[in-house]
Amino acid sequence: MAMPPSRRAGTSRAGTSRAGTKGVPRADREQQILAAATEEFGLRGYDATSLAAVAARVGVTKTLLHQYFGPKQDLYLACLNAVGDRLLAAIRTAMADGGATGPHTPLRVLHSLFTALEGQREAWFVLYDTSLPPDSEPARRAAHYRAAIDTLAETGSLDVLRRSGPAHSPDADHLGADPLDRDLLAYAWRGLATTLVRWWIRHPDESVDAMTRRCARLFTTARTALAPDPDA
Amino acid sequence: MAMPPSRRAGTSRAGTSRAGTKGVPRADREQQILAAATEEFGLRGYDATSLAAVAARVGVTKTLLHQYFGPKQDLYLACLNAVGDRLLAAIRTAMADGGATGPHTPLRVLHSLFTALEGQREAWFVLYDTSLPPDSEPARRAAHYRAAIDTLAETGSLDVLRRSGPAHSPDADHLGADPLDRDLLAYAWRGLATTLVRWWIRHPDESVDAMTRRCARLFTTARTALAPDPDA
DNA sequence: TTGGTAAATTACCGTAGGGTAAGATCCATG
DNA sequence: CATGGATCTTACCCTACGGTAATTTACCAA
Repeated sequence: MAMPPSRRAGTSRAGTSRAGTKGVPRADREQQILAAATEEFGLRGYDATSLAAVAARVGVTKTLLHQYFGPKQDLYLACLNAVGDRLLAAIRTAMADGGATGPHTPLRVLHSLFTALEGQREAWFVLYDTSLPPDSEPARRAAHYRAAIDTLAETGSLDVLRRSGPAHSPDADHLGADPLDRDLLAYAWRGLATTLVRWWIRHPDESVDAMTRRCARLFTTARTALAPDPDA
Repeated sequence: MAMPPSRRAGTSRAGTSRAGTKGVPRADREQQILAAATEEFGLRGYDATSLAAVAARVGVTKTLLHQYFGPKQDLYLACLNAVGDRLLAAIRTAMADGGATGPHTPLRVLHSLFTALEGQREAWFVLYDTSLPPDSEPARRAAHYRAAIDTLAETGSLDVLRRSGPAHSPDADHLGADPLDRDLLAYAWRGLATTLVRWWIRHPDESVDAMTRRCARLFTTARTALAPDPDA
């Protein structure tokens, strides 16, 4: 262990790196650390993640994390912001991306989500950490991202409903007459995405496209399975 | 705080309680502790839950938890077993309960699940804690319960498919030709239940029956929303 | 060589939190 | 009133982990 500080400047040689003085350029290390921390946070949750574990994964010492990112909360915030912005952007563009081109919106969103998560699938769960210290900035910021995604999910739900709804049964019993019903629909849709990502994590060999196709089949299957009450 | 050991023997007076010597009879205390611990574990996760917090909630000291339940892992196991058995039983009876009576199976299962969780809705998440120490007995036991539920979900999925499937499109492209497709379907169904419980937690005033009806509406809505690709 | 600077480590501190040992406190009963 | 058995606490230990200061290692440039 603790191999002597290797001489070579590492594998990356990022373009903007101001040439190497010694070890791995700071920008590269920061990326490595962010990646490792994101995985750990997403996998075990904030509280159960130890900085030593993250550091070991990168092959450095706990101290370096502090020097680059400050205290644990700040490291988490760095992960959270990176992940949150990336995912929000992915979803936004997928939803805004011409309502008529290609497959219908839900699948487009899923595909975009999977693409944004490829290579770091646990990242999604950084947003849904339940072990964040209550009333802390991390908790607030995570809630912010969740709310943003929820908003998107809600407009998306309404959109889909509006497009396929009117041609159906006339009773106003369903179709989001109750605002809580609409809230639940959006919530369930977002929860479904979460579930799909979790399944994807457990099947690492599944490619983005294969996963998307599988989801398409799932939708088809689910529609037939949700046939109305055969009795009563 | 730390009010002097109250004289009265508490509210419950359980039948098997061998009369009170002083404070709250042990059986009662154990129930209180289990309830509090279950809530905390479900809410914050295993690692982020502190025994002091659980103890404070009950109004006793950390030490008492240890005397009654042993180390933290054992307390968690006690919660897990209680919750797991209760939920498994609820789901099993709901599924076995005459396939033809009342609403179709998924709703019956949900209703039964909500009933079993009423008064302690966070309990569900005790089974899905991601912060359990890997390769520990808690992790194994939780995995065991999850697997049992997954099995039920899978047979349930197949059941629903078999009942509503054959009357549909002839291509074998969907309908679980691929075993992974079936796995995903069961997984998604279980994930949906999780999502619904989470939403329920965030709307504490919703009664079991109201929640079940809301889910029924959700199913209807979802079916129309899942209309096949309008283009391509 | 010497100095400067970036990269990283060793050594250390403080505390939160799991866990234990040894009493308290109260009631019942002979 | 002493003995005994429940219930519950005070006081304490120890380790894991977050966090900091001081120091080392390597390269480059004058």
